Amino acid sequence: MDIRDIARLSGYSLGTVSRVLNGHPNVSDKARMRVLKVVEEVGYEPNSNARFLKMQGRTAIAVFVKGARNLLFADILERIQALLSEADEQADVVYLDEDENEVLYAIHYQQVRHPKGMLFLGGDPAFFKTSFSRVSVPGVLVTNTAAGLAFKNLSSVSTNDVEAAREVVEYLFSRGHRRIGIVGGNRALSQVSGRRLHGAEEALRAHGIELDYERDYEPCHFSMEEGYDAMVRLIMRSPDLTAVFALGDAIALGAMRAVFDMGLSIPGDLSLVGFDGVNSSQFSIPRLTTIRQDTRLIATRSVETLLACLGGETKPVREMVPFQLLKRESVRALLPEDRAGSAPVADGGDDASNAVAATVGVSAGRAPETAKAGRTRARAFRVQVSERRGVI
Amino acid sequence: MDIRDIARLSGYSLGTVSRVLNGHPNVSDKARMRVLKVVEEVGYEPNSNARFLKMQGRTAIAVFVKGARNLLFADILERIQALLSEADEQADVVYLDEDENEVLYAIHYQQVRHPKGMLFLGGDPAFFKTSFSRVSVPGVLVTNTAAGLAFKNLSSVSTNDVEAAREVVEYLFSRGHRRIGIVGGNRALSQVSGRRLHGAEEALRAHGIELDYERDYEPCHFSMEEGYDAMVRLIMRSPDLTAVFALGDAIALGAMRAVFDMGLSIPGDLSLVGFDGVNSSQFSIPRLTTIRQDTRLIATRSVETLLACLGGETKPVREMVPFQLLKRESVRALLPEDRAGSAPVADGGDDASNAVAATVGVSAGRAPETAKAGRTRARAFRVQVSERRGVI
DNA sequence: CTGAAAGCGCTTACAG
DNA sequence: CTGAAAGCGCTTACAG
Repeated sequence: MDIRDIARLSGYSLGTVSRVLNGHPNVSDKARMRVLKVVEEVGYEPNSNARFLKMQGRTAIAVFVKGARNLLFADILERIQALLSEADEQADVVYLDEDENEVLYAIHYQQVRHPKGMLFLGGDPAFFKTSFSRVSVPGVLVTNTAAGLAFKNLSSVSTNDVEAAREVVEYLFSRGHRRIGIVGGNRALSQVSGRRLHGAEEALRAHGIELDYERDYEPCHFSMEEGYDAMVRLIMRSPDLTAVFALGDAIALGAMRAVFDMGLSIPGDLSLVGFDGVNSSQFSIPRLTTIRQDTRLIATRSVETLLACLGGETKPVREMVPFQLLKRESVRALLPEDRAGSAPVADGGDDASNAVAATVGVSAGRAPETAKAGRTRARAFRVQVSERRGVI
Repeated sequence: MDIRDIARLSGYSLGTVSRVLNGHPNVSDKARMRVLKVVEEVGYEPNSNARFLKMQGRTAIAVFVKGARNLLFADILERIQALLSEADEQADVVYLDEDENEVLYAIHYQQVRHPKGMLFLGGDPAFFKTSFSRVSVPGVLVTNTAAGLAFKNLSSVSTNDVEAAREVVEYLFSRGHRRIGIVGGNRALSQVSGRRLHGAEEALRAHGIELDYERDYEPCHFSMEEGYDAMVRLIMRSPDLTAVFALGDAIALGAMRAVFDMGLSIPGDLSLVGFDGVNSSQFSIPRLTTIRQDTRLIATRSVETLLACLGGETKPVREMVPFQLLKRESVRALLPEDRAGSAPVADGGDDASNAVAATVGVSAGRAPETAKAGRTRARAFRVQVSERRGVI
């Protein structure tokens, strides 16, 4: 079943059928109706290979995702796909390994598939620097910054990692923490973790503390497994840390388990902060205090930016979207008397789930026997359920 | 830069160049060398649209994944991609919503992209029954069974959900539980949950218990959010349950948080079992007792099966791969005296992480004050670290 | 082993 | 508004 069949069946010529199919203006309503009817009846689908062979290019928008299991990217991607589909753009998603060179892949992809534009979730600026000159369509670096890269067809939408990391450290400081460790990423390799590390380092320095990379920092990839192991190494080496900043939520979640397995409690014995604000950080016990990247906004701005650049005239942008420190349950205030070992105090929270948890009177460090369900609690709890409905 | 340029540059004809590019036998070594050299030099990439226009079909293998955030599928997919790439097959991954009709999508996809074969992660047999007759290439239902569907081009590789669910209930029974609730899935809509529910129901019945769907069952989708809310509803309604079987790990992880927020402890006050064996179930506190689906084997057999069917002669298969009940920390044995409310006893474990956790002496129901780190624990802990390395 | 030629299914100037 | 024709870049019988 091809376009010739439709032409024959509708009584029109091949050219007219093609025009109808492509929504060209110069077709009579009569012809349009007739052709569409036949197309509908026989369930005809144009052959995209033939189509694109002619149209040379204008096909889909390629979305390269580094790390198929990255929860943050999954959130962003979901939204991107919805937006693209609303805009009637076809998305072609390609998953790559965390350490693959996405730009080299994109160059190859470009020659084979001729996308209109490209979105890179988690692309590495270093790779862009070297090879992006060879891609000729507009691209947007999502979640990483293109600042310092002078390509007229490359934009970026990201969170200000440096600022966010700084805020984490400031927060920890305001809660009385002075011995702060950092786990995750890799100074040399990953630019994201590099920036977060940098922000944390500077914030510490502002308080007169020089981060000791040998003792108080432990690198690892962004996974629970590695977070677990890295945390163990860090704590074994620096048992006097009172707080740890994990450069990603997955790392933090693995680290949380590690701390527990070492017989310590969070936030009782150690405070912990993550980065990203992935969904499951809300369900851990305790709920994870973390930086929430605004995945919705990042997705929206990325797509808007790319679409604008597709038009042609628009200049590339380097955009930073606001982030938010979600104060939840994994950090406690270190008051002077706490150093002597009194009961942990869960910190007040300010995001929805946390505010509710506070109402319920549940906090992570609390011993089970203080958390028996009573009449009052049951009532407060019902409130939580309905609030959650609204939020999620 | 097209094949004609290569022909000109190499001094051979267009046909010869094409033969070299496609690895056809009837080419002289001299010609092959020469052509390849030129191709290499100019970085030529064949235009796939033109290529596939001629070759009509034999392109990639389509992988349809229902639920971009499904952790189980992410595991399987990762392996599938590796296997396909080893076999020199190109994979084209398409993510669909949980409730989308993947077969209708596949039919459309087939007309446009002409894949050699299709893999369906989480496909719904109901959709296949209605429409799979319209797909003409071999397909494999992964994670769900094609039993009862008589398509000669449809195979399936899955876990025996009925048996696995039965084993969960038997296990709970052997630990003294009689009031067992179930959360997750939907009797009518989802076939996977239907089978798990069925297995659980039968196991209960074998012990003379009829599952009360009104009181002791609460449906929900496979997400932490929904698991949380559903668990709340279930426990509010049936506070006398001693154990709950969540039909998926995501549900279980959400449910775990809910139980904690209600002021109850797992497994102290309530035992909990999941299903799937996703990675993060190993890091929750407590570690989740669950059914481990063998994702590696499922992926391997799925790909092998599809590749074999591509050949032509092979008959479709309905394969079940072995599963495993991972006895971890979220279930406790309900001894007669426990009913009076004595201290919870974590159940012995038999998978790697669990065996180690037992060594360390850490268990979920234990109150913080009994879990202070001592010299002995520190040593046992080091063992865990190295064991983990080996396992992961 | 190699070349010349037909044709895959479509789009788009070009006439009319 | 419509039709006839050229051509997108490749593969593959068909001769030689």
